[in-house]
Amino acid sequence: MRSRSSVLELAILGLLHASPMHGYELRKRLNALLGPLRAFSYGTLYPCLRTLSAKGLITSSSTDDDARTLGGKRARIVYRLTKAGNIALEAMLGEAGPASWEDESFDVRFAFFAQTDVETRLRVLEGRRLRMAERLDALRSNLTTSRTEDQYAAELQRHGMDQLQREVDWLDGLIESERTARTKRTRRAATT
Amino acid sequence: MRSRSSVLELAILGLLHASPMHGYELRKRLNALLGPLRAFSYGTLYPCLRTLSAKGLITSSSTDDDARTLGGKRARIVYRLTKAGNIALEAMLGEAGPASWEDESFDVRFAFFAQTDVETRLRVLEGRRLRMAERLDALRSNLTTSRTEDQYAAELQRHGMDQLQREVDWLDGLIESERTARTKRTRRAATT
DNA sequence: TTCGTCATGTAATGGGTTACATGATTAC
DNA sequence: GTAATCATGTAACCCATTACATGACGAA
Repeated sequence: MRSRSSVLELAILGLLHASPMHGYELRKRLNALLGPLRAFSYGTLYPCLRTLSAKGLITSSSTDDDARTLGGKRARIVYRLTKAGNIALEAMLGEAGPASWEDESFDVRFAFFAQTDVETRLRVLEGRRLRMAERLDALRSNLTTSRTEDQYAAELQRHGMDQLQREVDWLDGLIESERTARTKRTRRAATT
Repeated sequence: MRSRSSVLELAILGLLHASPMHGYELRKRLNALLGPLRAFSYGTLYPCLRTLSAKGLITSSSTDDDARTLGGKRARIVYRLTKAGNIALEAMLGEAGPASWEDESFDVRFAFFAQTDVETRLRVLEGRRLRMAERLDALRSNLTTSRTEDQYAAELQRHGMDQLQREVDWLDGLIESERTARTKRTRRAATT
């Protein structure tokens, strides 16, 4: 019984934290949240829901009985977070993992930032910023050393660097605003 | 004997077109070309090289015999494009496939633009532009309709739209310069 | 009544990684 | 001599997709 986690589990737990839902709805929200890229299909979602159930992080209940009588549509399976699920979610949002994991889960973690504290947010943002800056440096040195004679290949890398730079700038902005929010909170606490 | 293709095959053929290479070198160039994301490991590369050999698109030859005597390093397996490989490469660079394929192979195709003609380049660029613009619209409407109460989720989408807009602008610039290049060529042909 | 969307799933496949195994060559 | 990098591979696994199968509900 290996970890089996991945981004999807985190995303599901995060969405179910807001409100209980059935699979179909879950998928729509998921794909709205993550954009057309990174869209998940049912073949991924439903099995994942079952493993989450098996882990005891969520419970499933059919609406067959109750909602049907009062004009409910059809038997749907509604999933809700358990206490264990809530704990697991909090842990996943906060914990630091290997760079690869933090990278691919960044957007999901960011989307659920509202459920975390400033310290956590800053850790995640700064970690991301660091990795993006590293990549940018790697690209830069690569570009200068290997005199790419090919115009198009060079242009591709230039554009990649541009996009990366944007990302870094964006992160810088976010980090700063989080920091000011934190100091404000600290000051308020001090004067109280 | 299904297609078995994927981006990697295209990238390998494109790199081998420039010059014959052995696997290790190939991987380095590949990862330099595509950046730290989309990096391939040996577990992917070597099997792929074998299937390409089996398809007859490349040939492998050990440097054991010849290069060794004249101070060569060690037995390396050098791959080169066959005539069939060259044809296949040209076809892959030119042909239009399903949107998903064109999307994930875009950067590789772009990197090898120098090996194609203006018409092909314009087709690829315009196709990409269209799909990116579609996504942008989807995001935009999503943002306006679903009054996202969550600040962070909204910010994430805003940033995604920003990056997409950059991409579209970039493509617009490229398309225009390709177009002017084409008309110039046409004019020159007309006046000759 | 038919068509689109809601709703839940399974089986086969695919494309890729990680970890492992091996050994030669180069630089210190 | 020993560490890093060059160089080639294999086996196990993982995440996710595609295509398929099924069926109810609402609107045209």
